Amino acid sequence: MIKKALSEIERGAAEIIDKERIEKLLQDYFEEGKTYTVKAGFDPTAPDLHLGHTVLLQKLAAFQKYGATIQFLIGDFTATIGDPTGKSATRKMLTQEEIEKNVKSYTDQAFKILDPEKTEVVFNKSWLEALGAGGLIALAQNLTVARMLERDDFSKRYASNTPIAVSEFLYPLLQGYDSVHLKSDIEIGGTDQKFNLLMGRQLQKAYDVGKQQAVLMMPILEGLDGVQKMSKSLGNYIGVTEHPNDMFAKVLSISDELMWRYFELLSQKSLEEIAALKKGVEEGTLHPKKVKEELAFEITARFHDEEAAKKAKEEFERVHAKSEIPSDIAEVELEGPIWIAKALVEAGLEKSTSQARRDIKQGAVRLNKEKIADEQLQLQSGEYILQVGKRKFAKVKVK
RNA sequence: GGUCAGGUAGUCAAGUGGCCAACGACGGCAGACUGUAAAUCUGCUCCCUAUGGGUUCGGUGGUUCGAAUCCACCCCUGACCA
Repeated sequence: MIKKALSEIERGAAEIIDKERIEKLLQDYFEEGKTYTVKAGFDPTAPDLHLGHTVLLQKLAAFQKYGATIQFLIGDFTATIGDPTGKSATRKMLTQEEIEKNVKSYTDQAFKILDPEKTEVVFNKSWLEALGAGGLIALAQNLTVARMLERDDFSKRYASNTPIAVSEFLYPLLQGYDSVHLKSDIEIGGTDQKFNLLMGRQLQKAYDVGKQQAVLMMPILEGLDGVQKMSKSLGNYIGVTEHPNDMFAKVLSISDELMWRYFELLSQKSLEEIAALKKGVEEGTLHPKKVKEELAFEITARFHDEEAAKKAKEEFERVHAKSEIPSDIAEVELEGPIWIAKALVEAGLEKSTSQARRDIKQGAVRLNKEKIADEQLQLQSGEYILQVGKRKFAKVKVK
């Protein structure tokens, strides 16, 4: 039983520090019914969750199955500093209302995966503000500059003469202090958070909390391009609130190679099942597309429901495999007669008439499924289906 | 505060008086091929009913028949020194 739980928890993890402690916690849970806490921090600046975030959330959900209470920490205080992890950019202060609004949408989305009954939403402002300058300085004494500079992003930035604000040094300390205050048993985060996560361990020791949190790091999920990490700003993400049709299509658009990564980190299938699928594809008995469809279906169904996923699948086949026109397309009314290039722009299919002309010249534009070649074409009154490339459609009513 | 180096299209980056709507790379879009993809090959990639016109190279003014390129001032960024 413990073994099964442990393997589920370990799945996909990039690194675990103090695994013995996790084992012990599970053992206490199974033998004595003792619960424990798992902390994960979230930044309230970006309210839109994507699949990258769900890797972590799913891991939290797995812990919940085995006796954990999740400390869902909203970094409302630390958000004002700016996590130095990755790129540096000065963050703007958020107002209380903005934070509350973000948190609401954040938790609404998160509870699609997490069990709210076993989740405690906590805000670090409530204790960090009370820390005060004295407390902060005492906290800062736990860390030397040399140690701080060991950290990869700092050392790189320091070496390349990229500025580092002193306040950025405080970020890991404050995040670590959160673990002191919350007396967390385990903290999980992305691999890029390693330094911050370990700080929690160190500070728990320094403050005599009586335990040191175990740390579980999840890999960073690659985006649709398969190279960079999934993020909203890079535009390579799948949002959890996206329309089922888009969600399905986006999953299907990833490369075959990346698909296995998604399976491991996002699918509920067991590792054995996934290995079997992979073997099937390698031996040629299974078509990779079929397998990818399963993945797309599973993901879409999780964030919507079976019915929606089914519809998305049918829609996809209709539009792409058979290159038919989607059932639900934008309608635009225009004054006629109208020049075709202009109509394409008005319908939102092209951004300029120049671009429209180029595409017509290349044979990318279809009118009622027929390729058009005449870029001077005028549309008389009537209803038309306009299409640019494979994906962009609009129904146009010309008056 | 001082010294130096820079600011060119979505990004990086050539271009140092006319041949510049501006090389190239990446990205993006489209075509072919496919499994919708990936990979590959090809074309396009400021705007405008267009073999033409308009607006661009941090900003403002100037020199010139002519400026991304020269001059002046200003703004911004980075490095080094303090």
